[in-house]
Amino acid sequence: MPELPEVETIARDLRPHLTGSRIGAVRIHKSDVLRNATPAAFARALAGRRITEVSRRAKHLVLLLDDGLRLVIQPRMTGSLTVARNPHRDPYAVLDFALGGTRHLVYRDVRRLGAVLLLSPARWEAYTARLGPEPLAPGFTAARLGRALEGGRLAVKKALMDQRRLAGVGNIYANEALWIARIDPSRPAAEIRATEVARLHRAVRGVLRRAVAGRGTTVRDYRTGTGQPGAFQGRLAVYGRAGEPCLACGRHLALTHAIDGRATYFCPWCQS
DNA sequence: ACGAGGTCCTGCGAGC
DNA sequence: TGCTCGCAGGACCTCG
Repeated sequence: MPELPEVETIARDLRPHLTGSRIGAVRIHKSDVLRNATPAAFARALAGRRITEVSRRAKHLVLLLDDGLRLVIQPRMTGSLTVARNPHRDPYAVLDFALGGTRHLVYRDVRRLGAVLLLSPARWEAYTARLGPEPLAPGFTAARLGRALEGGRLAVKKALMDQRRLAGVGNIYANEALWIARIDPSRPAAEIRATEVARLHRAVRGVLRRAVAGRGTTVRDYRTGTGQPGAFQGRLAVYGRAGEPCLACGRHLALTHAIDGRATYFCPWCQS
C-alpha cells in the first residue's frame, strides 16, 4: 500500500515525536518481518539508542540512530506506523518500541509482507544506491524520467513502478499519472516520445505532490503517523473506478490485469 | 533479455 | 447463513 505520499506523510507525522527520543523496551510480537536480524539481536541493537533523524527514501521509512545504524521499515501492502499513548491490544501489532512516558512507536502489519532491516552505513549506501531517483527531488527533470524509461520493451506502467528506475511510485499513482498524461499503460516505455515524457513527468510529480498534501490514499489499511486515514482516496481519477465515467471524456473506464498481473485502470479512449 | 507466474501473508467481498 | 474463490497498495525469486 504505502507508496511515496503515504510514507512521506508517516515520516512527517512521526518526525516531531521521534527525533531525539530514546528507545526503551523493544517488543517483537511477530518476528517474520525482521529480514536481517534475529529477534534477540534486533532488540539488543535498538534498546537504549536515540533516534537522531527521521526520513523517507522511496517507499521506506528510515530512522537514523545515534550509533550510525539505520532502521529501515518498508510497510509494503498493509504496514502502518503510528506513535500512540498506551497502545491497546492489537492482534496485528508487529513491533512496539517504548519511547519514554506513555508513548510507543507501533508497527502494525496485517499481512506481514513488510520488511524491517537494520543497516550499517556501508550497507545503507549499497541499499539506497539500488533505488532510482526521487521523483519529487528538485533535480528530477523530464530528461531524467526519459532515461529511467529507456531500454527494453517493458510496459511504461511497469517501468514507472520499477524501484530501480524510479523510486516511490506504486500501482495507484502509476495508474493516476498515466491517465493524467493520457498515455496507454501498456505502451513500451522506450517508445514514449519526448513530448509525452514531459507530460508524464508533470503528471507524476503533480499527482505525488497533491497526494502528499492530501496525506495519502487509504484504500483499506493505510493510516497516517497519527492513526488517521488519508484523504486522497476521494480524489483518485481512475484507481478503483472501473466502469465509472472517465472524468475527462465521460466514457467508461476499463480494468485489466494484463500488465504484470496488477490492476490497471485506464480510459481506452483518452489513453490510446 | 524478456515476460509469466509463484511466493511471502491475512482478510474481505462476491458469488453460489 | 456459510462456504470457496479470487483479489488486494509490494517486491522477490525461478523458470522458460
